[in-house]
Amino acid sequence: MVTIVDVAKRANVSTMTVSRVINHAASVSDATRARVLLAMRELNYVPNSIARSLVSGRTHTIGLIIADLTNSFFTTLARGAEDAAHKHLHRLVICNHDDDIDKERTYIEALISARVDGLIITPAGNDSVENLKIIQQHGIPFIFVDRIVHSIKADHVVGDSMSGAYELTSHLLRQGHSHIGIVSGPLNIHTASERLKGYQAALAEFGAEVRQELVLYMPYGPGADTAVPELDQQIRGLLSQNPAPTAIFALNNVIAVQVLRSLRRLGLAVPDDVALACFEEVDPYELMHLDISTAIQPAYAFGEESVNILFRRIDDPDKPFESVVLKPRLQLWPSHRKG
Amino acid sequence: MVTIVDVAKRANVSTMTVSRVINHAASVSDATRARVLLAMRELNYVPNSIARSLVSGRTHTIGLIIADLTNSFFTTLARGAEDAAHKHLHRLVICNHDDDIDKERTYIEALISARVDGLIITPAGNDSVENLKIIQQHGIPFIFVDRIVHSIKADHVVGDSMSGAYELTSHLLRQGHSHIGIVSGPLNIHTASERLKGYQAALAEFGAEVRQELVLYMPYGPGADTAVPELDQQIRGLLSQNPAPTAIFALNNVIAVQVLRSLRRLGLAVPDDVALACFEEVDPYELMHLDISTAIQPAYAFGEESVNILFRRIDDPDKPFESVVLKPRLQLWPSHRKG
DNA sequence: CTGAAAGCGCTTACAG
DNA sequence: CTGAAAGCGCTTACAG
Repeated sequence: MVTIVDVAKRANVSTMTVSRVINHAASVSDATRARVLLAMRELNYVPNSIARSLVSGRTHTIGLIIADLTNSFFTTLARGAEDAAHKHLHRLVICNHDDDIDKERTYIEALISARVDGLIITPAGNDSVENLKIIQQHGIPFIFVDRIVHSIKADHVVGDSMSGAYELTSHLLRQGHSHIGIVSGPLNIHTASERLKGYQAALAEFGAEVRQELVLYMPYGPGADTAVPELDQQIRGLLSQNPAPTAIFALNNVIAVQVLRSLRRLGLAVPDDVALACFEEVDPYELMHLDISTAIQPAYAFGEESVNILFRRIDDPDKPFESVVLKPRLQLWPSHRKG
Repeated sequence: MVTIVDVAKRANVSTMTVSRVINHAASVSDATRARVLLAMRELNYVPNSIARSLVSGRTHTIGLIIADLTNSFFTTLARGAEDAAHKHLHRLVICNHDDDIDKERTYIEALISARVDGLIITPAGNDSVENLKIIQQHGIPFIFVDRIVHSIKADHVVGDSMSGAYELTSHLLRQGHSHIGIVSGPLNIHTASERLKGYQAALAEFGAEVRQELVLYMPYGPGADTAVPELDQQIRGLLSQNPAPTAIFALNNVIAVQVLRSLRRLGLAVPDDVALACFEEVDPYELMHLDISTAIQPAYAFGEESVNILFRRIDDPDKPFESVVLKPRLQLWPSHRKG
């Protein structure tokens, strides 16, 4: 590999001068600069950012730890973060923990080891506390996105899960569904517990009964694979309660797809046999005229905003924490149908 | 930050011994190892991988340059690559060039500068040659995924675009559509030209006329945004040819969505007014009973295989090039409908 | 405007 | 089994 020494020799200057040219320092004469630039081009020199980082202490890299790289909510979020990081001339390293605390820890340590300038994280759950403390101990600026962990104070960009769930549930109730099943995720995940609260609040508000037997839980993370095969049975059980629910609220897009598939296997049509509502966008629904009410979150803005706030934090480590709560856009069946 | 020197002092050994413990070298007595491990834990030491990379010359990082981080084909591919890289104890840095040659170049230089151990790339197009040569000049092992550039020889994992397009077109012809429009991408992109060839081959085989006026081109990359508004007009023009096409073949999932939206704005139903076929998966179609014939590529395997081949290349730089061609799975309407 | 010296935090030989 | 020396490719002070 060509190094700064090779360039310096060819241009007949010190490595210091080459370094100045690379870093666009003002104090280099035009003639010298031209000679150095020529040498760089002739040798096809690309600065070694590893060496630069070691001495400067900055890597121009941001770590992004999300739950799942195949979930469109997170990839759109990642895209927003990527674009924003690019504007700040930083690179993004994306990792996904699959809601697995151990995997999360591995990635956090890898990113600390890589000396990222900052970290954006969707924590795997409330048990992430110990992992998050490691980040704090190393003094690395970080921000929560999508999910928070209450016992750790930090900047965060989250959705308004509670009110979104409240609105979706209210909508179903107004449609005449007085018994609504819910397929939730683990309650130690912030968004799951908030959405369950929103669901319960709406039921209470409408004077509808909150029935524990209408609440199903789907595990995320390591145990999730085994849960899917059991889902048909659970959904069947849910729908055979007395009185039976006529609608189901799926906590997010992944769960919604699982529920849809299950209903299909059970020979039930949406929304004729069972109405469905869910959080987060399942991409081409608007095209499909499928009658599902959804609370669509501005995923791109989640990523973009987090990066911007993170850079403000890096610039000023002692400023008060920022809390951004982004409202979901509601798409309520049958209103979206007329389009 | 805690360094190896701090650990060495606390454990009363040399930095060399600490290094040996970190790297699981055999030749350390159990007592010494225990003392070092204790010191590391007490000080919350995380090795600085920047420094390690500078001296070892390896970063344990693979660069993945894809077209678009929000296209499900590429994110699934990225997920396959991520999982495979993880098994090899490597990290993945994902970048997207948005089919923009300049952006591609920026990222290639950034990854060379970061001294990645290898590179997986979906080239932006045939004009990527100069960018790819930079990679070669620096002796960085790389592999093409999804698209190749003919003038550069390298390992590659691609789909069988030609035969997939041939099959989709043949299917439409067998359904009685003797005039089929096609919405293609730029022909300097490998997959686009291959798919167009497959379409033409099928028409020729069936004795159908290849009509240039039934071929539409949508730009990718920097010019793409302006093309979408014009699409309605172009589609309208396409469908008013004489004789008019009764089916449209969209070159990929992104184009398919644009075409669907356009048809909808024009008040045309799929497949009653116009039949539609496309390449690559538009996620929840199987759920929607939407009658689109698709050639679904094994995106996860694209990513997984590329990483595996790349590591073989890193281990043995002089072995002959590997060429993996993955067949798409055909989902032909109305056959998928009975499910 | 330019350069010599020191050092970032590790590992690679080389000794013993 | 353990360590002293040198160096990876840069940049940060400090001089002039």
